[in-house]
Amino acid sequence: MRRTKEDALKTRNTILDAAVELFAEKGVANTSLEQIGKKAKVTRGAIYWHFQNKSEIFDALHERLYQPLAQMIMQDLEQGHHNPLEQLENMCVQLLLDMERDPKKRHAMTVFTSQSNYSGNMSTFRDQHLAKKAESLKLFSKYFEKAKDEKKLSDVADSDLLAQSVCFFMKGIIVEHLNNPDGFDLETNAHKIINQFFKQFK
Amino acid sequence: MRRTKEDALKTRNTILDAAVELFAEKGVANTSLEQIGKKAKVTRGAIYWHFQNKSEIFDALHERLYQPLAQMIMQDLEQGHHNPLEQLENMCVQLLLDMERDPKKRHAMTVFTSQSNYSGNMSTFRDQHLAKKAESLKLFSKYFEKAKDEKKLSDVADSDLLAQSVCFFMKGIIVEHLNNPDGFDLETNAHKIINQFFKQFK
DNA sequence: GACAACAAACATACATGTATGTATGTTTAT
DNA sequence: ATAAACATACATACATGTATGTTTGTTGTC
Repeated sequence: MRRTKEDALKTRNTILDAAVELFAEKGVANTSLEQIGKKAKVTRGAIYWHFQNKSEIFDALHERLYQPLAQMIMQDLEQGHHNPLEQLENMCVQLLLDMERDPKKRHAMTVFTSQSNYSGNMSTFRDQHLAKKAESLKLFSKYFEKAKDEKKLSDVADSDLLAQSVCFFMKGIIVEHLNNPDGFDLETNAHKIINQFFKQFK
Repeated sequence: MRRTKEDALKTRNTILDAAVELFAEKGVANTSLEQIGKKAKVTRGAIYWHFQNKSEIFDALHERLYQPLAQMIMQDLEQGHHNPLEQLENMCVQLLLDMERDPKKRHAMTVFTSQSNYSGNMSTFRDQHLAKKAESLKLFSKYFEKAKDEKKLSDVADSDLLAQSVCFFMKGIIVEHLNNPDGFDLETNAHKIINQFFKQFK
């Protein structure tokens, strides 16, 4: 049964792909390893070879989601822009559309924005994942700091509160959209609603 | 073991109180009826007397949360206000502070804003609960319609998009706060951040 | 008012299915 | 020959739903 390292990695990713879909659909607690195995066309034995338990699958999926996301924002920040608030506005639209267009991202976002998935054995990851999110919040603050530097925002504005505000809004859109995709079409409305939101900073 | 109707109702509410706390803490799927019974100081037999199954507890808790909430908004709408947008702003602050100050509401909100609780046997309630939320959204639109009537908002503004915007923001605040109460203090910041958000409509 | 019957409101016992983790077996790349 | 990468078998715990037992408020009858 020994496979090449390449094939083993494929199996590992197939398991993760199956898991994220089932986790999004059924919740982590209501998804059994048997179900994941069936969807991935492997047995539980194979899952246990690759992952210690469901928790480790959960954490691997989180890593897969947030690593590229944080990187994307950091790279954006490294590029100069004559108006950092417009830059942030565009980034927000981009984040929404990326998620909308990539089912894996969408499923992962569904899993990790759902508080009750952080229960039972998953609760050990709560603080760790929160800390990663706090890092993203700091990245958003940087856009506001840069806007102050370029005189596009008043010096007395509270960058942290504004960054927090952006996070809340983004979170609200994402959570609501994922809960009810038919209720609000992101492809057609993302730009409009983000643009409306950013009016408060002008 | 027969009790007075009054006492039986007390038992029923004690069960619901215990359930909402455990659901918020552990998620619905990870909370057993045994745990609820222990917390309520009754046995599973008593729970089964009052409720058919966990689903029925779930739905009863939802009713307990949303009924008074919808009523509160409707009553606010019935009161005239010289500026309906300010009225809505105040309502948003009020909703946040009410939730912050009432642990039962907070727990219930935690349960019902967490998508993955709508899995397994609870998934049958998804559409029904979504429909109730859509009603709230319509109530928010009414504030914007009234603002147009009173010339406090441009006639060409899209009331539904703006109402949606408010819902997203409120949802984002609630979800984020419930996930991480230490990350953002609602008592001190609710008014500030809602006020900042409403600047976009002025 | 006393008492018996009934059933509501519980508590306890029983039966069953499911999910997990671990042990063991099999295949095959190196 | 060895061990990685699986598949299968075994052992156990837990949660649910149902059946049955117990307590006691209410009502009707005398």
